[in-house]
Amino acid sequence: MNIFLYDSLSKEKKEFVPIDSKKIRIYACGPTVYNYAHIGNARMSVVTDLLVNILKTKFKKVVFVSNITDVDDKIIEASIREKKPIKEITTKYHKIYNEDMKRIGVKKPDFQPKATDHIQEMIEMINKLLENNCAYIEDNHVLFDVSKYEYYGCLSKRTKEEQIAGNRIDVGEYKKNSEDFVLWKPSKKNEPGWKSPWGYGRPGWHIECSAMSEKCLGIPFDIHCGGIDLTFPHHENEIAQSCSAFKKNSDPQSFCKYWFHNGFVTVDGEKMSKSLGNITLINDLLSKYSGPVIRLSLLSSHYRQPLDWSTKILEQSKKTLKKFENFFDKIPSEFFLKDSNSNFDNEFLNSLYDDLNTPRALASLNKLFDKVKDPKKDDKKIILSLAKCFQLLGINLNKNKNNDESNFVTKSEKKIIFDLIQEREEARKLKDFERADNIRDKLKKMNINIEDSVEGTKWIKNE
RNA sequence: GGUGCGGUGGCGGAGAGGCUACGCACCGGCCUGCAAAGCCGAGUACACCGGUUCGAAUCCGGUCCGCACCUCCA
Repeated sequence: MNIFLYDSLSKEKKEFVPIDSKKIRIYACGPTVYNYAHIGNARMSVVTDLLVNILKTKFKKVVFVSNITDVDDKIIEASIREKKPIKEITTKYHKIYNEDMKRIGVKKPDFQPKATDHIQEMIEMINKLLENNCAYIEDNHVLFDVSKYEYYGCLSKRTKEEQIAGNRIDVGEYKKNSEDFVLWKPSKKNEPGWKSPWGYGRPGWHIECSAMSEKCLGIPFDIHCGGIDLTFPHHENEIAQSCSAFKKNSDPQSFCKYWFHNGFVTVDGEKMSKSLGNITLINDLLSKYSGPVIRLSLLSSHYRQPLDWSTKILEQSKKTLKKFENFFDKIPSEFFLKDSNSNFDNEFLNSLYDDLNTPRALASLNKLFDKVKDPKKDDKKIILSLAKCFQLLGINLNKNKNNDESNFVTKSEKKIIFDLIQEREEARKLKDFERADNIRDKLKKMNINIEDSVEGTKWIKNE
């Protein structure tokens, strides 16, 4: 089985052929750390995390790099707004980002370079671009001269004429062409800045990814990931910079081989935006839903499709996951310790190898579950395989042995619940069902649902 | 205006010329003191109009509708 990926540069699904099968190299544009991560950031992280997992089933070594943008106009704004130093803002949100991602099962990248740690590399790259006559200095800015790169527009499939026609922003007076973009710009005294051959200033947005991907991975590397909205201008400009710095007019493949873009998350069919006030933060979501539920929701549609986020999706994922969790809860943990050399289900893996078709992969797991749910059958192999498949998706099913929901309840509440359940047990023994049902109603009013099972009465707090 | 993606059953969501996708919800049954859970089973679909074909949700032409990017954005 080979892995196929949709490459947004060539606009076709292609077999993934690594540059060096001993070491796969992936880069993803990470977050700008000036606020809590939202569900769109999470989709990118979850999808690339899954891509890495999938590649690891086939290749021994996969190096994944995802940057942190910690110098940016938005951060400066946040610093003024929150009246806190820049460093404090970026450190805070960087930390929160990693914590939130961890909770939805995203592993930390092998390298998580920060832009501010790579200013020197950026300056060097800008120097090379100036040497190659692909950039110019104007009014204390260094700008990339788009007309010097013949492949410009190859990713977003735009001709220069189209861009000019569609250009809605005012052309900066210092620009030769409206589509030229900033590599280095001057900083005011109160803004973050670094010494450079072009004066005190800071980098433009795009240069950091070109500098850090080359530094951490070397070029060309295998896969470049990011949200679909980054294709233009960010990724287009990355290609232009990297392919002009290395050698003038290098083709896009000399930077990276495959471009992997995930679709947008919308809310009620509309894009999340500050003006609409519909930004859903992971941090808020995590107080209501578990990490695996959020993760499963994000994987319930194909990564390239737009995903319309809603409580319905979360509720559905919650139920789906519960079905599997209930099943695995009944299996003693020793069961998993003995036979750890289980295999992936073929249909499951094939679906994921086919451009990360998670809905089809999930369907195959349901089929697998049908085979295994009859407790009379001894399908140890399939059960182990099922657990392993979920693990590949980043969802752990066989570890939550203790009542997860109890975390949402205080100790004194637990005591009350416990006592009421005891009381109800006694009533049931005496066949006083009216009293038993009254107690159940009472618990329900406390938002506690109970279930009578062979092992006794279980309770769950509703969110 | 340019570029790209899409419209599938009540909802979510794959598939891509003939074969049940799948899940959630709903309905019927089993189980249960009753619930819940679990199990078994049934139903409902491919935006519209033409065309190609023995056969189209899938291919071709057209129409309508939605979304995104072209400005910071995952």
